[in-house]
Amino acid sequence: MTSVTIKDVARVAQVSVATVSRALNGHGNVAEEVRRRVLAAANELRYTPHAAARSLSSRRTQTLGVVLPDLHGEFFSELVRGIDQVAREHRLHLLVSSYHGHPEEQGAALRAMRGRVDGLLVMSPFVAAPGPLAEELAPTLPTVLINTQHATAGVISLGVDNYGGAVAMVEHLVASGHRRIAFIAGPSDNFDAHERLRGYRDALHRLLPDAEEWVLPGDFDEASGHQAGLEILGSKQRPDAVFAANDMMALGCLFVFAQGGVDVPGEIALAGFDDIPLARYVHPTLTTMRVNIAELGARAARLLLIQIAGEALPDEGRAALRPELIVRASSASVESKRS
Amino acid sequence: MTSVTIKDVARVAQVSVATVSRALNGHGNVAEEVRRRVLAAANELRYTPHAAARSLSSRRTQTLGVVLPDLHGEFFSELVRGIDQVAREHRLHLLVSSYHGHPEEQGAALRAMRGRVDGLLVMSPFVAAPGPLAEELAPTLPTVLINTQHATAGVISLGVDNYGGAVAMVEHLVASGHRRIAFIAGPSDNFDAHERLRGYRDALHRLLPDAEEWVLPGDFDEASGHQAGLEILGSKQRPDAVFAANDMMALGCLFVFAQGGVDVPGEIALAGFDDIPLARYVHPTLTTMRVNIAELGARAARLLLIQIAGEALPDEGRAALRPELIVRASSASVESKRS
DNA sequence: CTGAAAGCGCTTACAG
DNA sequence: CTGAAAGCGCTTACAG
Repeated sequence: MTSVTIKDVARVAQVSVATVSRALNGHGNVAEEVRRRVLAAANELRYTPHAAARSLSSRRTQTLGVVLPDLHGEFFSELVRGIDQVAREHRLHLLVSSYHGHPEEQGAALRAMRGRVDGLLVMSPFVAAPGPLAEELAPTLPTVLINTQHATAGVISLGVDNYGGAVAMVEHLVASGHRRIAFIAGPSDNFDAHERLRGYRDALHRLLPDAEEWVLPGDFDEASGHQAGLEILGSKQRPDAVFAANDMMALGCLFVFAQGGVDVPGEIALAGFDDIPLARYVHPTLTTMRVNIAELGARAARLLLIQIAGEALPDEGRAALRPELIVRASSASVESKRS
Repeated sequence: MTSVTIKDVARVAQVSVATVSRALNGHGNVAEEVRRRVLAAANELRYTPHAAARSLSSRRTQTLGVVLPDLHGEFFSELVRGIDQVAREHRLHLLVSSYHGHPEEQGAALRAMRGRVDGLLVMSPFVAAPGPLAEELAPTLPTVLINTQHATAGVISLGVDNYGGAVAMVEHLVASGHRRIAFIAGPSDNFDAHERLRGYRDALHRLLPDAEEWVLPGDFDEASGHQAGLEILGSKQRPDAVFAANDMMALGCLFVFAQGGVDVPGEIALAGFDDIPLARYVHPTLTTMRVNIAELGARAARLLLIQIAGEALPDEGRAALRPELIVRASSASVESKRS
C-alpha cells in the first residue's frame, strides 16, 4: 500500500508541497500555469490526499457521524438514506454507528467519534437517562438529536409529531363512527411510543368524554400485536376500533382477527402508525399515519450543517414533522357499513 | 471544541506522552502504578484520543469502508446490518458511501476512502465496465467485492449463488407439475439478474427439452412485474407458472392476476426470488428463494478482516451463499389442485 | 520501564 | 504568487 503523497506531486510538478496543497484546494492565489502543472502531476500519479492527515491539520473531517440505537428495519435505512442524500450534496461522508439497543454503550459510541466527524446526528429514543447523553454531548461536537425526549439545553433536536399524529388518528376513528377505541401501546421506555399513547389518551378524553380508555401493552413487534389481538377477541365487550402504536403491531392484530373470522373493518376497524410498505399490501389495506423518515433524516442533516457552518438556525425546519393520515380499507366508517 | 489531548493527560499524570500512549494502548511495558495514574488522569480529563492523529501515525483507521450502489430498500439495510455486526465485534467503525446508481461515480467514492479506512467492501452489481473498478482497486486497499461479476485478479469476491437458486426454483416448479414456465427478467445490466436468467434457461432446457423459454423483460421494480402480468394475461396461450427474477416483480404480477380474476396457483403458479418480508403476507403467500443478506454482509466483512490481518484466506466462507427454497401457497402443485 | 525525538501527510500563517 | 517552517495529536523505534 505504498501510496503517493503530496511530496511526490510536489516533486513531479516542481513546486513546494504548500503550493500543491493550495492548488489542489482551489486557493486562488496560485498562478494558472502552476495550477495546471500541479493538477497534471496529481492526475498522472493518481494522487488522493490522505484523509487523516488532512483532518489533523485542517481540523475538518468532511464526515458526519450518525449514531443510532439499532440498524434493523426500514426506519433506520430510510433515515440514513435521507441523511446520505444531504451529505452527498455537500460531499460529506457518513460514519454510522449503532449501539445495538444497549443504551449504556451510547456514550462509548459518541466518544469514539472524536476526531472522525465534524458533527453528530444522534437518535436516542429512550425515555429514561437523559443525563449521560447530555454529559457526553456537552463539550463535544455540533449535534442534532433525532426523535428524543431530551431537549437538552443548547442541543438542537428534531422529531416527528407523534402526539399530533395519534390525535389525528383518533379524530379520524371517531369521525368514522367508532366509539369504543382500544390502543395497543409501544414499549414504555420509548419516547415515540410514549407520545403516541399520550395523543390517544388526550384525544379520546376530549372527543368522547364518556368513553373509557383501553390500553393494551405492546413492544412494537408483530408478536405483541398478535397477543393484544387475542386478548381483544377474548374480551367480553369488544372494541369497535383498534389503534396500534405502530403498523407491525397492527398487522399482528390483523392476523388474529383474520384467523378468528372477525370482519375488518365491519366488526372492528383497525389502524396503525408509520405506513410501512406492507400496510398497503395486506388485506384489508391498513389505515395508518405516514411518517416521512427520509425527510426527517435530511432535515436533521441540514440543521447539522448549518450548525457546523456556525450560521444562525432558521426557525423553519426545526418544527417536528407532521405525519399524514392515510385512510385505507381497514377503517371504513361504521355508517357506510351499516347502510 | 477545545479538546483535551494526550499532552494534558501526560501533564496531569506526570509522565511523558509516550508513556501515556503506551499505557492507554495496553502495551505491557508500563509500570503498574504508572498505568493506574495515567488511566486515572485520562478518566478525570475525559480524554478520548483524536482518531485522525492516531490514524496518521499508526497507519490504522479502525474503520471499514462500505461502498454501495444505492441505499434504497431492504437489501442494503440488511447488508449493512450484517457488516456492522462483525465490525462491532472487532470494535471497528463503518464508513458508508453510496454512489446513487451512478456507476461513473464509483471511482470517486473509492478514492475518497483513502486514509479513512483499513479495508473496503464494495458492491458493484453492474454487468458492464469491469475496467474502472479493477483499476481503482488495484494499488489501494484490502478489498472484498460483493455480488459482482468481476472476479478481478487478486481481489476477493463473495456473492449469492443466483444461478443455483434459479435452477432450484425451476426444478421445484417442474416437480410441481408445471410445464409452461414464463420468466420475468431483471435489468439486463445487473449481474444478479443475469445469473438468475441463466439459471432459468439452463434448468428449463435440461428438465423440459421440448419446452420453449419465455422471457419477459423487467427491471426489478414492481411496475415492471405488473407490466409483465398484463402481457401474460393478454397472451393466447397462458403459462401455467410464472417465475419472476425477484419478489417485487412477482408481487406486481400477482396483483394483475388478482385483478384479472386469475386463480393463483390454480390457473397460474407464481414464484419470486429474495424472500422479502412482504412475501409471506400477500395472498396467496409467495413461493420464493430466501437469500440471507445479513449473512452475506457478515461473511464479506470477515473475509476482509482476514485479509487486513494479512492471514491466509480459508476456503470455507468464500463460497457463494446458497439461497433456500421457500415453498408457499402461490406454487401449490398442479396434481394436488386437480384432485 | 521510561523519555526525547522523529515522523505520519497534510494545511496554514508568515515572510518575501 | 511561492516556499520554508511550524504544527495538528498521535505512535514508535531508539537509547538509556
